[in-house]
Amino acid sequence: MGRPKQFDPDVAVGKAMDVFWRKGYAATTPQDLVDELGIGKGSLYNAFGSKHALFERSLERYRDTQSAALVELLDQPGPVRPLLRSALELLIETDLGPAGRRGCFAVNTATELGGRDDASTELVRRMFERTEGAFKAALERGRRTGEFAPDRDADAAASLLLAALVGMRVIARAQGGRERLGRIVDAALDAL
Amino acid sequence: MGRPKQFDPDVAVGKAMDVFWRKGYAATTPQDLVDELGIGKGSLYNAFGSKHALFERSLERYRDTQSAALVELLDQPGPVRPLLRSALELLIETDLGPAGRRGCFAVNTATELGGRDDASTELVRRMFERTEGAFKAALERGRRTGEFAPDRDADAAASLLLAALVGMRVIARAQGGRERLGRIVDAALDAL
DNA sequence: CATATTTTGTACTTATAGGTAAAGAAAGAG
DNA sequence: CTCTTTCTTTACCTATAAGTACAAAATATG
Repeated sequence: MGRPKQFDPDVAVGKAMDVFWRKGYAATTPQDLVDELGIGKGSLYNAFGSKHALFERSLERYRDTQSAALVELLDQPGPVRPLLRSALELLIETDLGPAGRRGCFAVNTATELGGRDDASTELVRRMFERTEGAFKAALERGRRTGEFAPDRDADAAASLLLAALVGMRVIARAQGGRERLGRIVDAALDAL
Repeated sequence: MGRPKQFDPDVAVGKAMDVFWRKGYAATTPQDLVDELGIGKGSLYNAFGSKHALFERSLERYRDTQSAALVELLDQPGPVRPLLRSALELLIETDLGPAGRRGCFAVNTATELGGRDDASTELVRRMFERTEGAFKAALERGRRTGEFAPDRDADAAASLLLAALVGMRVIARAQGGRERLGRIVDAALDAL
């Protein structure tokens, strides 16, 4: 009971995620959020408590959508190499696409708050581990089907893929061109 | 003529670099700078003009010291593979060492200001290009001496090394363990 | 329909960001 | 030893960050 909300909190979190993703935590002001979410400041704080709490929810949303989508893509059946290629190429298109070079929200958060905000750092650490785990599972699958040499260390290769992925997205944010990003994908796949 | 400065601006820029490196641009306040540099606010603004100008000088200092040191290391003569290994392992030790997990100042800046601050973005872009160029030169040298297969694409491998390097430092900031970072180095060198 | 409950809008509030102004101190030039 | 120039200190300034308080509005229940 009581007065119902005039807005959908889930939608609002999605919009907040966009702002934090583009501008980062410190550079995002309550006014930015009010403008972007289209609700009053009172509603904002009543619904989410604090800027930091809303940031955490935004990061969780990112994990549950963007990041999870990548992991799901990698978990698909079929030949592994084209799967890996399309996953990485999708990121290139996303980073160079109309949404602009905002990079990866998790990566941005790692470099802004890593070691300085425990909740965020932990969330990002887990996301990285999960991505690496998905790479490892895909590689082991490919090894069983004979796609990759059986003597290669899947752990090391998965860590390299994670690093390459993370690096790519930083480089995209620093105006790295499509050729350079494409070369990274090619070389990373060649390394397997 | 005129009253001489009570502090060494070069030393001050070095201290400013440390603060910006740890906290990022937006989260660093004039008060932080005053505290860290040990000079008055008047002197600060008299000497450097603005927070942003001091930030740019800090970034240039980073490029001229830290980043240049890496490039120089790679340009040393002798077998290439151990050179690459020690360069990457040095970064691991730095990131896990007493200075703490502050990552790479250039990478942090790319993800905080990339596409939103032209001067910084451009500076970082150039640093990445320069690092990639140093990798490429090393790889070509190694190819000539027979250390690497002559058919491998040095451009692609250099881009991968850059991405791996950048990724490593982000992962370090997100509490990535030494084993994970070591695996990245191993796999990256195996890929050559 | 009176009431308890939740949301909303508006108006505060405190602290700080980012910087400026002005007066006094420390040099070298003449 | 005064004058000019540059630096330092202290005080000040305006705008905004991040949030709180409170009255009015909208429901769901009894």
